[in-house]
Amino acid sequence: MEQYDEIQIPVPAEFSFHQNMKYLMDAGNECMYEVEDGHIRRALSIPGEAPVFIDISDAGTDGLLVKIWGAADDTTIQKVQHYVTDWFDLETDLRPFYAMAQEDRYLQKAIEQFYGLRNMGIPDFFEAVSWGIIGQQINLAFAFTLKRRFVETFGSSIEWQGKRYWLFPTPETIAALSVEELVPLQMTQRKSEYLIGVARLIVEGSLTKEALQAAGSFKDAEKLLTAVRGIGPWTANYVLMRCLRSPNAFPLADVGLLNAIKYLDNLDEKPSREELLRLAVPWADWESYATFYLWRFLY
DNA sequence: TGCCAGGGTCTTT
DNA sequence: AAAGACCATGGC
Repeated sequence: MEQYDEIQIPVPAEFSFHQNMKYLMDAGNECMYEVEDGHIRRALSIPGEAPVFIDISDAGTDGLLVKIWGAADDTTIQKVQHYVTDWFDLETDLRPFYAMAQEDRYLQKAIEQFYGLRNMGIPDFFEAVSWGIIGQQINLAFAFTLKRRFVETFGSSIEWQGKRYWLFPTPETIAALSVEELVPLQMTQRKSEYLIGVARLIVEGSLTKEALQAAGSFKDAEKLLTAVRGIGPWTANYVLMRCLRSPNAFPLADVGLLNAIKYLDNLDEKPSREELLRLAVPWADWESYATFYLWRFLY
C-alpha cells in the first residue's frame, strides 16, 4: 500500500481548514473517520469497486491535499474528488449568508467565531438517514455509541498502517436483518424497525437520493421523506440539510438549535416553535447554514 | 438521581 | 389540526 495518488482540490475564499477539522474533531466518538495532527483519514466506499483510503490535509492557498490509496483508475480519483467536494460543501457561495448573518443578532457572533466553517455533510444517503434515525430522542454521546456498534457489527472495514477504518453498513445488509439482531445493540424496538424499513425501501429503489434531487420543490422532497415510517419532520430536514444540501432545510424541533438560542438569549426556557420561526425570518433560504453554525456554540 | 436527550407514531379529541 | 400517551435507554 505504498503507492498512492494525489490531488489538490481548490477551496473558496470563505473556507477555513481549521474550522472544518475542528468540527470533525468535536464529534466525540465518531467511527467513520479519524482526525490526527492536521490529517483527516477515512475509508471510502466506491460503488462497484474496492474501497479506497484517503488522507486529507491543508494545502493552504492550493486548497485541500488529498492522498488516495487503492484507486483503480482516474474515474475512481474523480469520484473521490467529487465526494470530498460534497463532504466539505465546497461549491456553496457563502457570501450571501455572511452578508445576511452580519446583521443578525444570533448569527453575528457565530460567523465571527467560526468563519470559514462549511456545512460538513453526509454524502451517503443511507448513512445520512440512518444517522438521523439513530440520533432521535437520545443524547449525542449515546448516539455516537449506537452508531459505532451499528457500524462495527454490520459494516466492513479496511486496514491501513495497522489501523482499522470502517465503511458504513450497506442497505442490503441491514435490509436482510431482523429486529432481534439490532435490539442487542441497545437500539430500541422502534429504531430497529425504522432502520430495517428504510434499508428495504432503499434496496427496492423506492427511496433514493436521486428521487429527492428530482423532486419539484423542497416541500415535495420533505413529503417524500416524511411518508416513510420512522422519518418525521426533524429527520427529514436533517437529511435534506446534511445530504441533499437544501439551503432552506430547517430542523425546527432540534433540541440543539433550541438550546443554542436559549444560550444566546440567556433564556430560562427553550424558545417555542413560534418564537423560533419569528427570529429565523431573516435566515430565509439559509436556515440550513444558520442551524449548522449555531450548533457549534454547544460544543 | 431524576431529568433530559440532534423525535416519531399512534390514538384520541 | 392539535394534544396526549407511549416508546424506552444512557449520559450527566
